[in-house]
Amino acid sequence: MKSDVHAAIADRLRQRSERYTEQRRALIEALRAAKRPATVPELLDRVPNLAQSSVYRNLAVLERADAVRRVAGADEWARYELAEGLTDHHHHLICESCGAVFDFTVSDAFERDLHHVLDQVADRHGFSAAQHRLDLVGRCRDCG
Amino acid sequence: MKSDVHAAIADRLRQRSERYTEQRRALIEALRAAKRPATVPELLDRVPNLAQSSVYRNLAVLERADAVRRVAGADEWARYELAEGLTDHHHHLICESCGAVFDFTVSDAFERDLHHVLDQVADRHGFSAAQHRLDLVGRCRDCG
DNA sequence: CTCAGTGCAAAGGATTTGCATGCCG
DNA sequence: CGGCATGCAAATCCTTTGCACTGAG
Repeated sequence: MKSDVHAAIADRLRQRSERYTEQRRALIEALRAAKRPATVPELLDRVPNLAQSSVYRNLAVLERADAVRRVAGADEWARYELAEGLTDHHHHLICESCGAVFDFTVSDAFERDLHHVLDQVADRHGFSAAQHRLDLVGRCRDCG
Repeated sequence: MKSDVHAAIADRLRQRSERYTEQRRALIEALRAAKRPATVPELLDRVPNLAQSSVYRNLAVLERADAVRRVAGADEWARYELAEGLTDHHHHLICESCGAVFDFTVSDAFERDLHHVLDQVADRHGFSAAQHRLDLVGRCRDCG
C-alpha cells in the first residue's frame, strides 16, 4: 500500500517528465503522516532543511501531477493533502477558531445519495463536476 | 422582506454599538443584487466611490455582526454573501477554471438527511458545528 | 552536456493597519 | 464633544518568481 502510493506518484510524474525527487517523496510522506491537510509552515516544521520556495514549487508540481490536492479551510492558508485515489474519499471538519482541519467519512449509502443529488444539480446547471466538498464548520474539541 | 433584512442588520450592528452607515448599506445591497458571492473588486466596481480599505473593514464589521459570510472558492480571493438567515440556505457550484461561484439548493428532504448525518459526525468528533458547506467543484457552462 | 530541481533573496498581490480627518449621536 | 467611520498610503504576510548553482540522466 505504501509503495503503491509512491509508485503511482512516480508514474504520474514520469508521464509529465518530472522526477520523483527525495524532497517530493519527503513531502508526500509528511502529508501521509499528518493524516489531515497540512499547511506549508507545518510541512517546513516536519521536514527538515526545506527551502520554502521549493516546497511551494514542489507542491504545485505534485498538484499538477494529481498527487496532492489543495483544500480550502477557514483561514487563508493553503492546506494540502494526498489526492483522491491515493487516499480514501473523505470530508473535512474545519475549526473556525484555530483553523485546524480534520478528516471524516460518511456511510457508503449516504455518499451514493449525495452523488445522485449532486449529479442532478450539475446537469441542471450545465456544470461538469469534478468533485464535491462536504465540510462541517464549527469549533473543534480543543477550542470548545 | 427587503426592509426586514436591513432592519435585522441594523439591529445586530446596534447591539455591537456599530452604525449601519450608508456605505455598509450599499455593500449589503450590492451583495443582494449579485445573487452570488462577490469579490471585493466586484464590489468596488458595482458600488461607486468606495475606498478599498473601507470595503475590507466594513465587510469585516458586517461579518462579525453576522450580516455577511465569507465563502471559500477555488481561487484565493475572498468572496462574500449575505449570512444564513438573511437569505435561503443554499450551496455553491465552484468553477475551478474561472473561479466563479454560483448558488444552488437541494430538496428539503435531502437537506434533512444531511443534517442528520452531520450531527452524528459532529458528536462523534466532539465538534460543535456551526454550519455545513456542500460545494460542487468543476467547470461551469462557460468554461466548458 | 543538458535540463530539471534547489535555495536564496526579491518581487507580487490580496488584505490589513496607521494616521489624520469627517461626521453621526 | 467623543468615538466610530472613512480615505489614503504604507506595511503585512503568504505565495510566486528571477537567478545562479547543483545534480541526475
